[in-house]
Amino acid sequence: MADNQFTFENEQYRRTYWHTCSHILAQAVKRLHPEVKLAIGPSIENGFYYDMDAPFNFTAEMLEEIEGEMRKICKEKLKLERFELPREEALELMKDEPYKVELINDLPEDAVISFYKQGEFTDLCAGPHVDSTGRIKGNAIKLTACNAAYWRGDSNRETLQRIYGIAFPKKDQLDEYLQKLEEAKLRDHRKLGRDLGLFMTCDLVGKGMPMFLPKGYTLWQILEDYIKDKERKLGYQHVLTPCVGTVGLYKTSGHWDHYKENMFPAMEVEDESFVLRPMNCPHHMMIYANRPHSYRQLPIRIGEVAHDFRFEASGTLKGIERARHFCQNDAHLFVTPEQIKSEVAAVCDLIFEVYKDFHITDYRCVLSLRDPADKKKYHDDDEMWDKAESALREVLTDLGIEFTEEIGEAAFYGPKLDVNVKPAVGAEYTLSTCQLDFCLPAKFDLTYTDTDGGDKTPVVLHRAILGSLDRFMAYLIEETMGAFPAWLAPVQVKVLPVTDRASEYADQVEQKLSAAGFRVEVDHRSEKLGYKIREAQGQKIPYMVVVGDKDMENQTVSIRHRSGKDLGAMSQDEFVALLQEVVDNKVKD
RNA sequence: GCUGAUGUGGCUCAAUGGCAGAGCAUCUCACUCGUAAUGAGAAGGUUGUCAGUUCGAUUCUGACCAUCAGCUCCA
Repeated sequence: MADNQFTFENEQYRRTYWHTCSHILAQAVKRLHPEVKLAIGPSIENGFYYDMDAPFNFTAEMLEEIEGEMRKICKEKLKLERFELPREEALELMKDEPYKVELINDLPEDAVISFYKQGEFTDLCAGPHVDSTGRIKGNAIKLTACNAAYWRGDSNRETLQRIYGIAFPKKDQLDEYLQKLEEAKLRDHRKLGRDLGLFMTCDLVGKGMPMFLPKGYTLWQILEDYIKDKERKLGYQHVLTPCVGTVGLYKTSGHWDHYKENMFPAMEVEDESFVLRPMNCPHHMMIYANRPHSYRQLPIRIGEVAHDFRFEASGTLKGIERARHFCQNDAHLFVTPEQIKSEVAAVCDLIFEVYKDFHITDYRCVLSLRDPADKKKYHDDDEMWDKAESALREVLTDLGIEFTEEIGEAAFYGPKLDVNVKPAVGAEYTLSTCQLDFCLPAKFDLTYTDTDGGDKTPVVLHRAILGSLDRFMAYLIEETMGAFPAWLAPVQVKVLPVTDRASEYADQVEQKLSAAGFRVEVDHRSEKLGYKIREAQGQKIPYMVVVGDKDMENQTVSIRHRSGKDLGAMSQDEFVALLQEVVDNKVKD
């Protein structure tokens, strides 16, 4: 929805417009339900909201009434006037609004306390606003949802009701926006995953435990082979480790202290207790520790497409984008301090090379740092953190990677470079990550013998390129709408005999294409060609091979691309060559 | 986890305090057809689960389960 901004004069006006809308929303609610207490109401990326504390739940009908009242307020052309008050008078003015009182009390001593007044309604607000409610196009306002939100984002505090809205200067812009939202739902990987037979879930297996069906697993394997091959060429060595570890392993790593909330509870077996692993670092650390190492052997790159289990809160699960079981494209690079820069650079190169292959262009790099105040979440060693954070920042800067910094987003053991993307529906998530770790190697007493014969502690880079294969697939599904590039498509070619007479010839074609290494199916049903095409089209199969009497006679195949383009008749060999080129070049469509 | 909404054949959706219905998909038969839906017939359901109210519950009530939206969380 990034192009919303084009419907407004500029970004700042858009924000101002929506912020005024949120005031109009609050005013409308106050007129209809005076007992409602107001919290905050900002503009957001796509519209605006207002958080409120009401003794009832807002229903869809109530939202419609509120919308109607908002339209009235726009027609009233109320002037918005700003004024300031000293703290005592501000508190007096807002004495019936407990959330506003808390906000005022939390303002710094010297803060200017400002209000905006429109008609009978006054709100604590820093502004800015448009000058009159008449500037807002009443019939282009839509209240889109009402959901729960915690006061001040704190799950221990009051649960408020958040009413979301969107508005535009013109009605047709609103309609267009709402239509785009509807279209986005069609890209939802959960819907496409079911329609295309990629994956399923089952209550008896458990929520957050998706299962990949033959077509989905075909794609999964292509991704796995693709990334492992890249890694092998870069000197990675792949391993296989178990999905469980002892509690002791995670106590040593620090996960038990910092990550226990996200782990399934321990299983007591004989005299040991095991946990399902939430990540693979400890296992890979133990593999490193299995043998003594010399500086000459570093860097050592240990990779694994590894199964992990995390006890994610039930409300956060989302198809294969966020599940309780998933497979990480994980690797741990054991390096000397001198090798940090070149290895981070190689990881970044790999990330962007892979993105090029998958035509991923819309992403955002984040340097994720710790929150120094949060001693519970992060390994407590400020010196280590300062060193790791500045090292990673420096490397990224030297590499010329554009990034923003975010506090409190680091792993418990170190800072990260996260590469984030946005799905069709929902919030941004991390695809790739590269993390710098001075912490775990020491906890596991990992060493290598340096040039002087003394023991040194290696530095570890944790990295995931495809992130988790599951999430990566979710991203691919939404980006391509299920129309995967031919090199990824679970079924690349569907052979469609025009009549039963061509059935045998269709089998011959199928065998030839299969032998050439392509994924092919034949539709033998005695249906009309149009019917078969319609179905293959719905399955978003890249190439349809039509074979009828003419083709049998000429020993040709007639090719239709899913774009609707008729590529005409050609020899089987010509088609094999065409397909091979498309696959080899990872052609987008 | 929190707040709310939703749950009817594989899918999309009807209906009702009194025998649960349609389209698509499936199966059978006929048609042998050249680039997005051939026709006819058949089969398919403990209406998410378990309780309660009722002569009778898929419908009303409650609990649970799952899904969806948002919040919190997310190495």
